[in-house]
Amino acid sequence: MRLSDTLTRGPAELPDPPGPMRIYSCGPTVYQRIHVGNAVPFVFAMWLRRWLQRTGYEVQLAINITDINDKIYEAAPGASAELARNATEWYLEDTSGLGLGRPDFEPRATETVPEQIAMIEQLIEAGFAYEVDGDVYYRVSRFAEYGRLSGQRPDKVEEQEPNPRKEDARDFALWKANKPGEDTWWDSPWGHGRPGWHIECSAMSEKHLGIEFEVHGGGLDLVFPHHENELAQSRALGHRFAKIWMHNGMLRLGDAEMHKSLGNVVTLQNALATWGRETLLLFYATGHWRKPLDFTDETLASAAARAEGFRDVFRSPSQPAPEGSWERFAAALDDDFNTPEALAVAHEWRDHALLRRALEIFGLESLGELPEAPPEVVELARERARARAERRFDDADELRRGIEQAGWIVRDSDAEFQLVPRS
RNA sequence: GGCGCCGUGGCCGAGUGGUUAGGCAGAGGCCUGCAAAGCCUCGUACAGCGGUUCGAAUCCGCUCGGCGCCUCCA
Repeated sequence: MRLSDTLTRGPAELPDPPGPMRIYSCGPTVYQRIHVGNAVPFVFAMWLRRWLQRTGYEVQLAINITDINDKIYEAAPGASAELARNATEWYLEDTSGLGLGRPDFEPRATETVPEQIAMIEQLIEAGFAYEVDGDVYYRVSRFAEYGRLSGQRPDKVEEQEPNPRKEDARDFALWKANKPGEDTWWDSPWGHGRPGWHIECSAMSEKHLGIEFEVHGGGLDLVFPHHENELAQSRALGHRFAKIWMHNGMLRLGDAEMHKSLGNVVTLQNALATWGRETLLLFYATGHWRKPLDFTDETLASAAARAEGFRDVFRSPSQPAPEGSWERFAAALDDDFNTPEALAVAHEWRDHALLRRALEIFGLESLGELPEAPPEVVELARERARARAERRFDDADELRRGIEQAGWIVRDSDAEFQLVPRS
């Protein structure tokens, strides 16, 4: 199997035969309900885990929860800890609603502060960081490879708000001294304060996966500065860190990228309630993970129709698929996890067992679990069958209307009838 | 200004040198009391202009258009 790698800007071959596969994916900052775009890296990480496990890898997946951040202070002055706790619960609820299970590790920044402090101390000792008035900054000029991941040229990176305490405008904060109004802080060798955003991820990933692991993922918008800085922190300490970097394309709402700061946001909770998890998951699989994807009524309606199409396969008799069908499906996923291609293959199948096996990868085997109509609806359908047999078609049509009012559609076949929920 | 991505039929979306992608929507047909589902048939697309090649959606160049990042953002 191979995956596109941001660092080398090309395909990276995964070890063959399969071995350990440690994956770290950047999770949300918890200060409000996550939106459908935030869910993309979660969904792809969970799918990738299933596929890798299926093909024999020993997967360990960590998705962090960033519960220390400026955003949280800003969103809940004086009650940031409470907001972070609540928003963590929302995140767990909403992502569980996707029905894909949980990652192996879900570290929180607040639970990893000692590890972060230890890492910062090591960076200072090694000359890669310096303290100024309770802040600690990373010394970018010391790290020759800075900019390699993102392709940014350090000399071209412009600072937005000049910070006179930094030696160099490119330096970034590892530790921030407590400021008035910030109601959560930790003790450190540099006084009260809290860790910077980037060090959290270096510490959390290495705590659970080790100083060297296979895959690091997240949204494309994290390449710079977040991941560039993580890489700089960890490699400065001689850690190999992630071997492959996966960055998913951004979800777009209408013609604008979905952004909390733009307010054009559909929460995951909302999308799940409106479309259901099966349609939403199928929507995510519509496009290749590296490319942008448009969240529109049209694309979601199309996904809903595809879901119904798969259900119809399970409502019809199973027919064996041609030799090599699974191999074609597997080849698509092995080639940079190409879900649109894999789904195209699966759409050709009428083989229940095979299709269910494929849908399991996406957590969509539930499409094969067809609901049974309540007895009173079945009774109406039986009456209608009798009416039809006696050629009382007006009565039959009347009964069909009754069945539809109860939320079901009746389909006739040679000997039997079939009841399908109205969607 | 710097770094990078993308432009495929009505819509979504695979496909990186030569052979049918697939889905959604649509048209016609078979089937049906009428439907639904299913099945069959139908679209000959690749932003534009050059170039390389026996041959290009696929490689190269330019142009046009859209988009992301550049220390808040998955």
